[in-house]
Amino acid sequence: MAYKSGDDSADLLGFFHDLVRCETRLYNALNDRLRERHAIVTSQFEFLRHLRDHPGSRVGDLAAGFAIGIGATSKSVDRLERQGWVVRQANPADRRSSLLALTGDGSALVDAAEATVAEQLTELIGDAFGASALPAVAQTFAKLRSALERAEIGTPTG
Amino acid sequence: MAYKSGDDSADLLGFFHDLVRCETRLYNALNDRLRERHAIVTSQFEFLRHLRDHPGSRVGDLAAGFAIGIGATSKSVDRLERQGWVVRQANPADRRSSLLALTGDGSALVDAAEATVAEQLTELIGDAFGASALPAVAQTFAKLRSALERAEIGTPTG
DNA sequence: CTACACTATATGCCGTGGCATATAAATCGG
DNA sequence: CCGATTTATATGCCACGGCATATAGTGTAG
Repeated sequence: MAYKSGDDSADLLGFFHDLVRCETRLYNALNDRLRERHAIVTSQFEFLRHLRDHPGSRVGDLAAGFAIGIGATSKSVDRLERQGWVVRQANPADRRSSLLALTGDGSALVDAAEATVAEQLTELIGDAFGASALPAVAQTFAKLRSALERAEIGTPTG
Repeated sequence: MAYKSGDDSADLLGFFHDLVRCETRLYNALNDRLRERHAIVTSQFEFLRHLRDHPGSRVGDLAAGFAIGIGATSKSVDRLERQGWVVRQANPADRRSSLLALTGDGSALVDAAEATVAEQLTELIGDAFGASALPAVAQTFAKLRSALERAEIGTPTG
């Protein structure tokens, strides 16, 4: 394994701390604005976006994609369905599961919310991540995400 | 404001998504190992570490540092105190608040847990973040964190 | 010194996620 | 086709955070 000399582990501790703090504040800020403008929270936006971009996903697909439990995902889908943004459609290939789809309202909502999120992320991190830094940082995280998913690291029990 | 041309906002959406997914999986994985080895979770480790490194912090200092609500922080400190890792000491300068301190047990725990976290972070992100990439990425997040804190972005109500 | 605003924290209610379990459906062995 | 196993999801209980409110203590104007 690479990079175990020196105080790299101290660097990692500090980096992880900064990472979590940034994520917390960004997520909180997005929650506030999404709630105020669209009456949803960020996790709901993420679900709706996933369903728009991956039509026919099942509950388990969402859970795997977001690394959260299936139970929690099922309940979250219940709430989206109760709001009329998502429907569970019968799955002809497997009656244990349903195929999830956006309603018209859900579709409109996710597009509007996406504009809000894009706008705010630009405000919040556009300046700290220069045009030069973003591609490199983004690529690093894309790579890390792939590695974590491939190894199923941090996948909840159920 | 910089960087609003092209599809940078799409990049930001994708980057944010990768960021949140990485944070989720790393946090879950740390939770699992900390629970198994030290009977704590990551948020507790973070509190204990903060108290070790900033002795005499008050509940509000913790809340501000972690961008979570004061009520939640107070309850979390209750739990740490119930476990015998933290004590609330009378604050001679202001009797509304207490000065928080680690007990001997808490001190030993945080040191042991820190070794576990450092070890696992090295395993999990040491390879995806090359020795060359880590400093740049870490610095970018440190800068972003400072900016978010300075502007009090994503600070919960209370 | 007192009334009033302000601050720091604690507490209560609610929403949400984790995890264990329940249930239904698919799959597999024979 | 039948029972056993596995899979996909739903449900129940618990822990925890957000937010509103309550409470205690501080500061300040007069």
